[in-house]
Amino acid sequence: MQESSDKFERILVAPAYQQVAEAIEREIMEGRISEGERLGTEAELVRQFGVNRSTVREGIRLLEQSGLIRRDQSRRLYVSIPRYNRLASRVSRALVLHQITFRELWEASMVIETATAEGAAANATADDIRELEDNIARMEQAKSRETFTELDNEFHALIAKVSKNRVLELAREPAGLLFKPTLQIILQKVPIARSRNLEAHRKIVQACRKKDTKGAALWMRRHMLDWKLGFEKTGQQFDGPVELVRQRPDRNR
Amino acid sequence: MQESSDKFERILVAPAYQQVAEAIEREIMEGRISEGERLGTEAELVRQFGVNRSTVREGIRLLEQSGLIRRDQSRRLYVSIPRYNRLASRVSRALVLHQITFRELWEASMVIETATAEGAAANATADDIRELEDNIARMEQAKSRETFTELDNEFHALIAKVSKNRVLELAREPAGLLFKPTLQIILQKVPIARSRNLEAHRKIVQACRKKDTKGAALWMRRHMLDWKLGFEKTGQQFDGPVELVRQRPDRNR
DNA sequence: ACCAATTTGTCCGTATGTATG
DNA sequence: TCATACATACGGACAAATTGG
Repeated sequence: MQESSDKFERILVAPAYQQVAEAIEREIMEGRISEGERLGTEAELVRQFGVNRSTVREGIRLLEQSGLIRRDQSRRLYVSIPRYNRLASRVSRALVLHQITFRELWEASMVIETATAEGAAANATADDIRELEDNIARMEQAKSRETFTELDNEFHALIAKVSKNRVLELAREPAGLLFKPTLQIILQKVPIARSRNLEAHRKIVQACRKKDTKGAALWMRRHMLDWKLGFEKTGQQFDGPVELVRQRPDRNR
Repeated sequence: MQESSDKFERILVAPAYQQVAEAIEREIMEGRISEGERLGTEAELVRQFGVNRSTVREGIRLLEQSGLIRRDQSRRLYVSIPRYNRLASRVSRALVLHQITFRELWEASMVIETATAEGAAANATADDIRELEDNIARMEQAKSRETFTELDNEFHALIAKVSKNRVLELAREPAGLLFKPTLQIILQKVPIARSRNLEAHRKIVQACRKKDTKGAALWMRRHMLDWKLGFEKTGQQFDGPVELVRQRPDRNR
């Protein structure tokens, strides 16, 4: 029990496996081991830390999950920089678990997507434009709703990339993942949504080509409003929780 | 080697410890075990999964890291919903590793913080206002720069909470963490920054009380611009990378 | 406040499958 | 092809901490 008269805080001793994880994490964060470099073998780490194999393995698992360590197909350990999509899917998961509503999702996206569109118009290069147009071309030919929504998300991710702001890029991803399944439902119930979606994408790219930031932002806003109108036609609750989207966790690779 | 004549794809078998983690994750995500409930003991899990204890432990480490499982001080395992701050610190870490610049950080925050301020003004209750005022009161009395910046971050987190949009709330956290150390430097080199900071916070809360969304957004923008001006006076590169902020990983608790 | 049972943290040794050279 | 290195998984063991009488 904690006595109010106690003079000292209890001494916290982190389990060895945590210390192992922290030590490795420090090495990586402080740049002493860099991206792509091999981490020693397990036996090596056992030797350095002076703990048991099992303990090292538990420590490694901690980092493996957070994406700071990767295994290639030979199962060797490499240092890796956490990939955006890995983080994004965790954030999406948390959002779903916290039962956020479509309203929250939409309002946040309204702000963030508009900002990326503006940034994209300001910073797009000719190459960027080509990439965006290529995306639109593939979208026009998309057969299934699955690929269409896939490409729609890719478009928004591209816009974020073109905006050259990786903070916004990372901020929009979780929401992007959560929009996908709903867009599929919208496309199914509101057939015109497809052409309106494409139209908006085209206008946004046009604005980017002309470096028209206001136009890009304007069309992105319209695009988002369209989504909302479509959503309301599906009969789902705007203030209801976003449901779970199950996605396969990626295997070691 | 992969032969082009091969009829079958190689069968991928996930390691046992991953399967353990996935199985537990599924139980949680599908709501069959809910927040706060005890997960069985290790021995129990060993029995259910029919694998070795070390294997179970490795699986548990994966989930422990992602925050889906928590330990109380007795080290028992409980199901837990990933806390925002845990995710946020991972995202910050990724941002640092990707060497994002202050410009990216600031431009993104400009957008997100303004949106939270607007949302806060629209949705603030009397209780919310009290909480915000309490924060300002504590900031006025803050002795050290450390606590001042701590409270500054708390203010912005509060504004996000008051905006009642958890997507924005989660989106702003990583940037908030990264601003902190720089604000300390600013306060050190630009003494007036402290009073200007407080002034802006007061104005934002005033706007919230009057449900003046435009005013709240305006003052937040000024507040952010102030930060930028202060930053430039410190002589740091606006287009330089945000450096590492070491933060103690949270012990089991 | 003490004791017995439970549970976690750690360690050791070994067997097996797979990748690499 | 074969040997070697390595990750995966297993069994068993013990100390320290925690729980619940």
